[in-house]
Amino acid sequence: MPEGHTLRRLADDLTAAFAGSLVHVGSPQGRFAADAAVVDGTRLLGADSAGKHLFVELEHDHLIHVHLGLIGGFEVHTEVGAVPPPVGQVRLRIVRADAGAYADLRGATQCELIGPAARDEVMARLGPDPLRADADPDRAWRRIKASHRPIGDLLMDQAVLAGVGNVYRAEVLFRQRIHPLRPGRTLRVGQWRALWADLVELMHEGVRLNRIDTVRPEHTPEAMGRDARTDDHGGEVYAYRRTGQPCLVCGTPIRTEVLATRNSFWCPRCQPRFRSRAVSSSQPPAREPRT
DNA sequence: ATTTTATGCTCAT
DNA sequence: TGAGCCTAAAATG
Repeated sequence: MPEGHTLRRLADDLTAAFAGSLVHVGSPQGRFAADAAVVDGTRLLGADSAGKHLFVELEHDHLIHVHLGLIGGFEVHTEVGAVPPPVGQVRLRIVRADAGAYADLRGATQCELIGPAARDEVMARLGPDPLRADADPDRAWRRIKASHRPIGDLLMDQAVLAGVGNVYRAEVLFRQRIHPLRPGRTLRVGQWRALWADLVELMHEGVRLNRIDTVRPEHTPEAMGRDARTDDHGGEVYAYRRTGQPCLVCGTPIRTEVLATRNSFWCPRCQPRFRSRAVSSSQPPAREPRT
């Protein structure tokens, strides 16, 4: 589930459900039990996210720092009549004192009670987050334009840019027609500005829809008369996990290679590795995608 | 019933 | 580069 949009959405949902309320905090599974007891029965003030980190703020300078890792999930339930018994491994459960809302955390790689100083340290290690209004994209650009590392690697480095994961990496590079293996230093500033602007837009849309959807109107299943995607992540995408399937723009099979320890996906025709000698820099001629 | 996989990251070698 | 960590669901036998 988790790229930056998931955590921002969670911060918003937790704030809406619990901010200002007294809460019961527990750890049905037990692994967070001691820390949970410290803040149990206190007031929850709100939640905030930075990159893929989530901070639940409580009274007395207590913060619960959560990182979902690859497989973690945090479900927020509101307007419930009664709070059901926990299912599976619930590391952290927050229940509003009036029992009108509860949230269950499972599978997280990190769930710890910290103070404001530790929160500031976590945030100081992060690059600019496209979802935060206070982000400074130039900080990321200074590193990218000086780096020999592939842009597909740099985009996933949370110290360069915070919140982008494997799906947004594949999708924003497809949309901006940039090959993932191109060294950062070969990008032009205009390409970087377009990448950043697109991430800001895509990730805000991700928060709104609570999923990653990146295809433009002309490439939706309805517009193209193709089947909608049915796998677990749900959203419509151009490249992510579409290895061997025809590119939605030109029909060329999508390619995969491991980059920054993760599968990277791209269209070899729409995202040429080297600048073509051909005069035309426009979109490749649209062909009928194979069926 | 067992293995594999997943939108992530850290540490050791 | 590889192992480990967290959990659940999908894929495989």
